Amino acid sequence: MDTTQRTDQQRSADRRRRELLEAADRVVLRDGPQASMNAIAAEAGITKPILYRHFGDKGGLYAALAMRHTDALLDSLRAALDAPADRRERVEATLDTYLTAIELRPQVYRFLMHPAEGGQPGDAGFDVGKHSAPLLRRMGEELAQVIEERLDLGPGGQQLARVWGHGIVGMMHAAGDWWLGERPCSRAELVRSLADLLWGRLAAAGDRVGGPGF
Amino acid sequence: MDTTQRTDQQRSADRRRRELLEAADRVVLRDGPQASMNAIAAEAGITKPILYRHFGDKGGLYAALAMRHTDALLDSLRAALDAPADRRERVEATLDTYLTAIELRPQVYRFLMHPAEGGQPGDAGFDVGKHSAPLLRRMGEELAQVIEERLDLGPGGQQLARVWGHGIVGMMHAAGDWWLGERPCSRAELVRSLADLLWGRLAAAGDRVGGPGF
DNA sequence: GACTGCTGTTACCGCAAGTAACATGCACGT
DNA sequence: ACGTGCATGTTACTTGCGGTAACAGCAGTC
Repeated sequence: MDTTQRTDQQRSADRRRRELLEAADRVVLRDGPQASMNAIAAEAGITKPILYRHFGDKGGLYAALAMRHTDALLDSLRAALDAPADRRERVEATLDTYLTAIELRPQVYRFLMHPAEGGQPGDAGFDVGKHSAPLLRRMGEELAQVIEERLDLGPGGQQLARVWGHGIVGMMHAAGDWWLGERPCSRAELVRSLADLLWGRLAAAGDRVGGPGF
Repeated sequence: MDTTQRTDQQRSADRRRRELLEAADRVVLRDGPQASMNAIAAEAGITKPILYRHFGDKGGLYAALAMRHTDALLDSLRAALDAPADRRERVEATLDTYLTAIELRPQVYRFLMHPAEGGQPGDAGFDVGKHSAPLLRRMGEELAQVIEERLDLGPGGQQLARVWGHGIVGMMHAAGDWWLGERPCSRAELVRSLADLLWGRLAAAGDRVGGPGF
């Protein structure tokens, strides 16, 4: 039958695809985001054109690779966000989950944050207007949804939730990025500080001796 | 004299350098961050090696270019941050200044956020560990300093200020990036929403009907 | 006039993305 | 058994970019 044949081919193709992705994973883990198609092909024991047949172009491969890691990370984050605890604890657990992930695999993290650069041959642009990594966008949207369905924010709450979702994710990302580079404090301290920020301690803090003007 | 000669040469070199930077600026404004050295040289009416003599490599040119814009933007932000108004108003003015800047010149903004990719010739890496754009780092440090010298945060205040500086900058950046792509609301609304977030409205908001667990 | 130091050029290297064009193995329908 | 499709794999190529010799004018200086 056509269907069974198709299924067989499809299954084999999917298996191959997964093998290639795992090889690419290994290379990215080793070389970071500037891993070349040649290197990935070599790691997989094959040559370039096969990669291109499977993924179209470098952006396609990167997107597929990013999807895997993004899905995995989002699963962890959802778990932390859904834990049966009070709001502050859940926020802290979520921050900690994210920071732990980027701490464990900085190369993968670095890769995920780079969209795909720009195609440098004839093809110009590459989605002008999409600046940040898809991972950040997805995390932002996800968090926005959680905020909106769990909190009562009154009229305009949906938009507020989206702004906050992306804003909080950006805060987490930037702080984590800086922390990963300088390691100025422990992860727990960082988590506490960020949660404090979200809890309004900035607005509540007293002015210094000289008064508010200066 | 040696000094006068040197001065003349240096002045002419500086003038050239500025001209080249302005040409590069025009190209980046047009082509975004994937502007090629060839294109920049052509725009300046010269050829590649001259660029390399002036700036070393592409990273050098990009760094010089980024420095100009970063300095300009930071000046605007400092002005907003130093305005004689209460804290909330200053925060909102600063957010608005940043958002206005990225709204006016999205190409330049996009360029500033891309570190320098990775050197692809023999040279590997390119500062492994520095992920995000220098602009973000500088804004974060600057804000941290302002926070620390203006607010009384008790013991550990310096570290707290740095975390907050980078966190707030990241929040601003990510939200701005998302907003620039989707335009879901006016700039004023975005500013208000972000300030609300910093003022602890997330922590203060009431749970939805089903209770805190779900 | 030779020397130095700058600006500018053409022509090249190396490398990575992406693409033909050709070769092979495996299942089918007849 | 035999060609027909089709996916898999290869080598060898093109294009375009970053970066670098090597050489050509053209100031000023001794």
